[in-house]
Formats: sequence, structure tokens, C-alpha cells
Amino acid sequence: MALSDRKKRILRAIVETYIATAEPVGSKAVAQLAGLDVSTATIRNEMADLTDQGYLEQPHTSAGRIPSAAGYRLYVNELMDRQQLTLQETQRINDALNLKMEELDRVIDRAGKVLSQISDYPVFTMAAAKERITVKRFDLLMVEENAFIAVVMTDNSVVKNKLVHIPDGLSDPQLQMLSAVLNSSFVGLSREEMEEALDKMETRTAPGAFELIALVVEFAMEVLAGQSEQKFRTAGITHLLEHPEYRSLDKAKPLMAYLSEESDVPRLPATLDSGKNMNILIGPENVNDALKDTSVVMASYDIGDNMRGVIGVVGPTRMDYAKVTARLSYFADSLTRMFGKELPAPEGDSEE
Amino acid sequence: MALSDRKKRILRAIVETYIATAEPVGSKAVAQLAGLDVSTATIRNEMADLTDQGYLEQPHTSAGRIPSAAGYRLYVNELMDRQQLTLQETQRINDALNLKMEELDRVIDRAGKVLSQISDYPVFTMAAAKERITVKRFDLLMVEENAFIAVVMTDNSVVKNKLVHIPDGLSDPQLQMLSAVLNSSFVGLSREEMEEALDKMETRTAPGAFELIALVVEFAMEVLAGQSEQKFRTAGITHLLEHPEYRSLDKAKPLMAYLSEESDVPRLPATLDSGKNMNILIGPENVNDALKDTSVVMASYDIGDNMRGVIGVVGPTRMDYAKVTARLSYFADSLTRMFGKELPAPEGDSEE
DNA sequence: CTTTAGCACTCGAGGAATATGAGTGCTAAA
DNA sequence: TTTAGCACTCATATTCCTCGAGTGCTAAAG
Repeated sequence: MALSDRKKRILRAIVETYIATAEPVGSKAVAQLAGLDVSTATIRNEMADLTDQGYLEQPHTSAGRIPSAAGYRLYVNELMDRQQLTLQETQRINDALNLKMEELDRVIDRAGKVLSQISDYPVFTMAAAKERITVKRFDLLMVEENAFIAVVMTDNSVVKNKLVHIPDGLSDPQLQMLSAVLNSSFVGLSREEMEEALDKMETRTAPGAFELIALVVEFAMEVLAGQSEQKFRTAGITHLLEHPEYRSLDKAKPLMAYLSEESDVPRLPATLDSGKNMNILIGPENVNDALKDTSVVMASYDIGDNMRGVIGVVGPTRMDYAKVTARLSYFADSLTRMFGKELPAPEGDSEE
Repeated sequence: MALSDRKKRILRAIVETYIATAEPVGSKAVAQLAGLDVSTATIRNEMADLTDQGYLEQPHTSAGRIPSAAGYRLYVNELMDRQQLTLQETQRINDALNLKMEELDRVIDRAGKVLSQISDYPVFTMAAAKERITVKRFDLLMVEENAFIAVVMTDNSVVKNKLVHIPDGLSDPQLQMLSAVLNSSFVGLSREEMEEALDKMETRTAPGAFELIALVVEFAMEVLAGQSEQKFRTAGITHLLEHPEYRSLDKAKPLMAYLSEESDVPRLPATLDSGKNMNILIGPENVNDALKDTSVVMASYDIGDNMRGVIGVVGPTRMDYAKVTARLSYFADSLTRMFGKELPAPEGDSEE
């Protein structure tokens, strides 16, 4: 059932003043703000209707109304004006991102920090790799008599290396031999397949040589593991404490623990409705218990060919959705522009 | 002026019960706990003396006493029993550290997390590199027609790489030429010296070649910068909220902001009294303002040949010093044993 | 000289009672 | 359908009071 225009204006006024003040909104305040030339009594009637329909809630008999989850939902879907960013703000964002094309994760980290600063809410970031990553090539470089560098490059263009110490020196031909074995037998394999291949090889290879191969392959497996592992990072958790709903520590603590690295519970359900690239989860729409009274606004962006990143803002259901969505979407766009398909694949070792 | 044995016992009892309860300690409680067979009145007299001498403080005329900074200092220096760790606890620490010799920073991160868990306080870690770091060698690997990997190894055995895309292909001899220039002109130079050398070279080199050189050298300079930059990390900040002195958000917020990445103010004064490898800073002894009401217990450990790490615990002045120092010193020892000089230099790219 | 018992005093914490006022629902008139 | 009026509700703030732990001081006892 569609709401009358007047009801919508009232709902909108309530949501926005509640967002601004964090206190239940009464009919008087609405009368002033909604720009309607009706008395408070009329508004009270309309508010009673909206309460019946589930868009508003009453903390107790005689306080003002606050929006329910459904109320926020409606507001977000239909009523909200997209805010424009000021030139200054876009400037700030660009500065933060363009400093220099550094490593992927560092940029993302910094992006999170800046987003947190300009939105006044905590921010999380996540990068999810595609399902199957393999090693594209191995390189070995002798550096001293008793050490070489193993360089591993994955098919999503991440390059990592490790200094390997060896008890006895290695001749150049031996090194090339090693390199040949690695490149012929372990390229194009996923982590699990590598493990298998390594097992099979053990029986029919000289122990000394096998040990070295295993060392490098295990490193490669670690790299692959590190790639597919979801990297969850947060920034600005202390912003939580600035909002009245978290003045009580009992409220703040669990959410903060969830956001900081401490809790080992499964992370945010990255249920990005595929297709859409901006997603708003309001209060109970969050699956996770720690987020029941929390809203999450998240956006996704592309990283290179085969990865997708998510960046999101966490706050009380009374979140300034208009402000947050405006900033967030600009951010996500900028990130896609930086890392997206058009650009060369992400450079450098994109270590954690 | 030395304190009588009885005064010391009383002071000790006060410090320890205050640490346990976070509430001012009265003469009655001391009478029971100090194990002295004297009346509360006597103890009151002694406590008055201790207050005069500056070891105790009175929040208001008629509450119990709490230790002053000087009182804690005395306690830490003379009165405190070193706690023994239980077998279980050492086990836990060892498990956490020995999982696998992974990258330096990851191990340190994990160490911080575990230390925070077993001490119930936030923990910070820092790694300070030696003053002058240089590049030990460059390697270039062609990977595709239009990209190569630049591998940079520093003299503290850190290896990093970057994928460099180039518009036009590069022949093998050209690549070797490039490598030769880099290795002959930029090895052994500090960051600043590199910059100079690069400037000089600009005038007398073909533009196309120079561009590539500059690309790699700039990357190397970034690596050096990253090495000398102090890496400050924290774990378990939310533990702060568990302690009554930070129940009021106004108290907790600044400290939390300081500890999390948000504040850009200069970090902890790593004024490790050189020589000593365990350091306790009590309240006002901290230079930084954000730490005025906070105690910091820190220990240092060696990393390889030329780096030194600091790991520390932050908490209210009413901190369980005995517990914390015991755990911390064990931790620092274990870390030194892992990364110290006897072991091969830290392996792998020790990226942040 | 030191220790102890006794006592009046202080001051914060906690609780009950009270006042305040914003906001509501309902009714009756416009 | 809108408005004014009015009685009612209930969270919050304020005030006042009591309670009790703890103190300092004094005078007596060891």
C-alpha cells in the first residue's frame, strides 16, 4: 500500500531529524521541519498511522517516534536525496588515493582510513580473490654462496619472493635444473593440486633435490593461500564511540571486538547482491548477531581481472545514509578506476 | 630515606589490593592482608606517613588511599615478586610463535595478539631499523613481452619486488644493460644518495633508458623508506574497555584513538634505556600527553643483525605489573631467540 | 616511645521522593 | 478533514536524605 505524499514527507522528516539528533522525534519538531502547513495534531494522526504500518516505533508510550528498520528501508529506497560531495571532499579523496600508485593493500588501507575520517564511522575493507589461483611462473636468483631468492608469480599478477638459505652451495646448472623442474611441474596448479604433485614427486626424486623443491613449492602454496584468504581490515573503529548509541560500553564492546581483529567469528557476510554495486543492510537485515543493531553500507569495486574488493561503512541504524552513500559510491568508483580492468594489473607484491 | 620494613609491607599490600580491586584501600583491608599483627590505628599512622612521603594519595578526605606514581615506582623496583608463568602459558606462547617461521611482521603481529590476550591489556609493537640501509643488489626478470619484475635486495636481507610494465618490449641485452647500470651505480647508496645519483644521471643518459632506470630506482627508494619507517602496530585495544578506569568514554577515547592508527601524533617515545631490555614507564613518566594516566611496560628484542624491535603493554597505572612483566619478558626472550643474531637473517619479503 | 581503643567528622555512593516537560491519544468543535 | 484543548504518561533531572567506610586526633595502655 502506497503512502500518501504527506506521510512520506513526515516519515522523511522524522528519519532525518532522528539521524541528526539521535533522539525520538515529536510531532512539534516534525511540524516545523516537514514544511507542511498543518497543525501538530494532524501530524500526530499521521504518525499514529505510520506507527500502525510499521514504519515508526515508540520507545515508550509518551516519547517521540523513531524510525523502524522498515522506516529506514523506505527512506533509503525512495525518500533519500543523494548528497553531493563538495569539491573539497572529492579533492581530499583524490589526494589520498593518487599519492602514488603504491601497493594494492596499502592504497586500500589508506582508502579505508580516509573514508572513515570523512564519514565519521568505522570502515571495513575486504578483498576477495577469485576461486582458483595458480602459479604462473617461478624464478630463482642466486644471491650468495649459500642463499637464493625464489620469486613466485601468480596468474593474478601478484609477485612474491623469499630468501632461501641452503646449507651447501648450489651451482648454476643445478639452479637452472631446479627452476626447470618447478616451472614444468608446478605451474598452473592450484594449492591442493600442488600438494598432490609434491607428494607424488617425493618418491622418485633424490632427497637433496626434493628438499629444495619442497621448500620453494611450500612457499608458493603459502602465497596462494595468502591470496585466496579474505583480507579483512578495519579503520576508525573508535569513531563508534562518538555516537550516542554506543555511549554505554556494554553496547560498544562486542561490536568493537567484532570489528577489530580480535574476534574469530566469521566475518561480514559479503552477500553483495551481485550486479548491484552498492548495498545497504539495515539492522536486522544483517545476518550476523553482532550487527543486529547496526547498519552496514557497502560497495564493491573491481581489482584487476579476477578480484573483487568490498569497502563498507558500519554504524548505528541511525546512520546518515545520504552522506555515507554519497561518499562511499564516489570512493568505490575511484577505486575501480584505479584498479579496474582497463588499468594494468595490480603491480608490486600485494602483500598483506 | 629508606622505609621501614613495615611501611614497605603496607605499601605493597595497598598496591596489590588496589591493582586487584581498582578501589581505594582502607586501613582495615590492609590490616587483614599485610599479615601484620597490629591494629588498624597503627596502620593508619603508617599510611599517613606514606602519604606525607608521596607514596600514597587520597582521592578525597575520607576515602582509602591509592598508590601515587612514586608508590608504583617503588613497588615495581623493590617490592614486586616476579610471577612465574604456568606451563600452560608458556605452551600457549610457544604455540603461537612457532607455528611456522613465516614472515617477520606476521609473527610479530601474532605475538602482539597473543600477548594482548594473555595479559588483558592492549599491546603495541614497533620495529626500528638501523640508521643507514642500502640496496645490496638489483635483479630484473622478463616475464612477458611488456613487463618485467624488478627484485631489490637490501643489506638487511629484505627482498622486495615489483612488476613493471613497459610500453615497448625490451630485448634481453637491453635488460642486462639496465641491470648492469643499476648494480654498478646504485648499490650501496642510501635513499638520499640514490636521489642525488639519479639526478646526476638524468642529464647524460638517453631519455628512454633513463625512464626505466628511474622507475626501478624509485621503487628501491620506496623499499628503503619502508624499511626505515617505524612500523607501529597495535593489538587488543578493546581490552582497554574492560578496565574500570576507562569506563567513562571520555577517558577511553583519546587513548584508544592514540593507539589505533588514527592519530598522527608522534608515536611512543621508544626511549628504551639502552642496555636494559625491560622498561616500565609509570603515568607521568610518559612524555606523551595521551599517556599521562597510563603505564607502559615494554621490552625490546633483536631482529637479525641490524634491527631492534619493541613490544609493549599499555594499561592504567593500576596495572598488574607482576603479571605483565613476567609474560612480557618471556615473550621478548622468545622473540629474540627466534629472530636474534644466531638465526639466519629474517627471510622472505618482510612487507608490512 | 609505640601501640591501641575510642570517637567525632568527612564525604561519596545509593535511594527515595519530587518536579519537569515533552509528547501522546482522544474528544469535540470548526 | 483539520484543529484546538486537555488529561495522561513516563523518562529524566533534581533534590534531599541516609548510610557507612574511612579518616585524624586524642588519651590511655604497654
